[in-house]
Amino acid sequence: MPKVPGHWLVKSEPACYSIDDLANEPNQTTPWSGVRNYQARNFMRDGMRPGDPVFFYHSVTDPGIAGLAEVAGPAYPDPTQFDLEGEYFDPAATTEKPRWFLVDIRLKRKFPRPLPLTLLRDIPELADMELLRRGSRLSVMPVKPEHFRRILELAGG
DNA sequence: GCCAACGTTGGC
DNA sequence: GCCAACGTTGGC
Repeated sequence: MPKVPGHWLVKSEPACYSIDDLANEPNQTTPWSGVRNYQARNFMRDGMRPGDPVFFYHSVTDPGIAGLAEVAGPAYPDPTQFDLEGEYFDPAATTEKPRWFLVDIRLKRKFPRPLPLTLLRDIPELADMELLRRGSRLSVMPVKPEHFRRILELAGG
């Protein structure tokens, strides 16, 4: 269990769910539901702690970091795994033994201008970021504190 | 649209 | 346990 706050990044296709969608939620908070990857699940369930800072990344369309958010509460079972009608239903999951977990994500601030992926790739100090790794597909991933700080600088504050 | 990288599934 | 096939992600 980490003593220092973890630093994180979550990905979303803006056409599916954008940072503006988050800004329009009540309390600017939403359950990060529908993640169906074990590594990403483990980061949410075992790594994320309330108050941890999180970058909000837009993939596919104008890929880049769109803003800053935070973990709004402890992990709990993703309710969409139990929804028969929903696209995230998992027949193998039970309420006694849930398979998928999530955390709530709360917006802190949208960047005045998003930091494009192409710009991030040009920063030497960020060269070994997981996000920039070729073939990186995780939708929830840790960010090294020094990388996190550098990106905040680039974002302007 | 293309393609590389990755995760999952299923046959053996 | 191995590995080929397949579906998905995501940059370009």
